[in-house]
Amino acid sequence: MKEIAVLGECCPQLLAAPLDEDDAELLATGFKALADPVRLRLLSLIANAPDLTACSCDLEEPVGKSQPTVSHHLSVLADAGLITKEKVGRWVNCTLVPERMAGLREALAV
Amino acid sequence: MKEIAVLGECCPQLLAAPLDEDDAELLATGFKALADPVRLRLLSLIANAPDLTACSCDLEEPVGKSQPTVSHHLSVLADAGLITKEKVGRWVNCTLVPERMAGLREALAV
DNA sequence: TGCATGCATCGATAACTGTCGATACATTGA
DNA sequence: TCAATGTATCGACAGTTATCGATGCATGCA
Repeated sequence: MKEIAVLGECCPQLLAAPLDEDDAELLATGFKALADPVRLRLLSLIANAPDLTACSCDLEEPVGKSQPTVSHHLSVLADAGLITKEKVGRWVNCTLVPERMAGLREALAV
Repeated sequence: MKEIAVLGECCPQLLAAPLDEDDAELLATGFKALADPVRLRLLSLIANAPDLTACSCDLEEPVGKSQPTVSHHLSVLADAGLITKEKVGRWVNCTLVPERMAGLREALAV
């Protein structure tokens, strides 16, 4: 199993050369995290927050989902490397990882 | 329901502004199509074929899936606007739609 | 006309996923 | 130490999805 970090680094394998099975799996993991409207809105909220960072507690109301559901989606985003979560006191700060976004973005270059 | 074509056009709503529910749904539909390793490999094969076009019959063996499964995935890609399918004689030619790829790509710009 | 072939559809099944209420955990403040 | 609060986890349920064998449909070829 390749490291997710590989994708975050410079210009991964894109569609300019046939994907092998491992690369496809790796990319699919990333896109799977983007394949849900609630997660896209969460990402959008975080991306538009100061320092690309938002408190988890400020995200439930805008997306209109329950606390466990938002927590679940944030974990999916974190597992996919799209955000990082840092616990500070009672709250959890979520920060966008632009490099990972760029990595997935580059994968779509034709 | 917004038209998929909207996304294919120039520079859609990206993460630079909070996504509304409809935009999120629209983008998620696209990424959902990308969220499977088999489909990514199919896209990759098509993208690397001459004229961005490949015969459906040449795709089953490389991805190692059954004919119905490949047919299903190609339909998903076509429904998402990522490829077009044209029946020519007994075969079906699949062609990549670079504009749609670019549309989803731009959505990830930070 | 009849046969071979490439593709789509159907039916079935197993696996995954989004959602939420209930609950447990941890941290802060009184 | 105790109560309040922000998160994570658990259990459950409904809906979706990936997969394939069997079958049907249409086209080209002999």
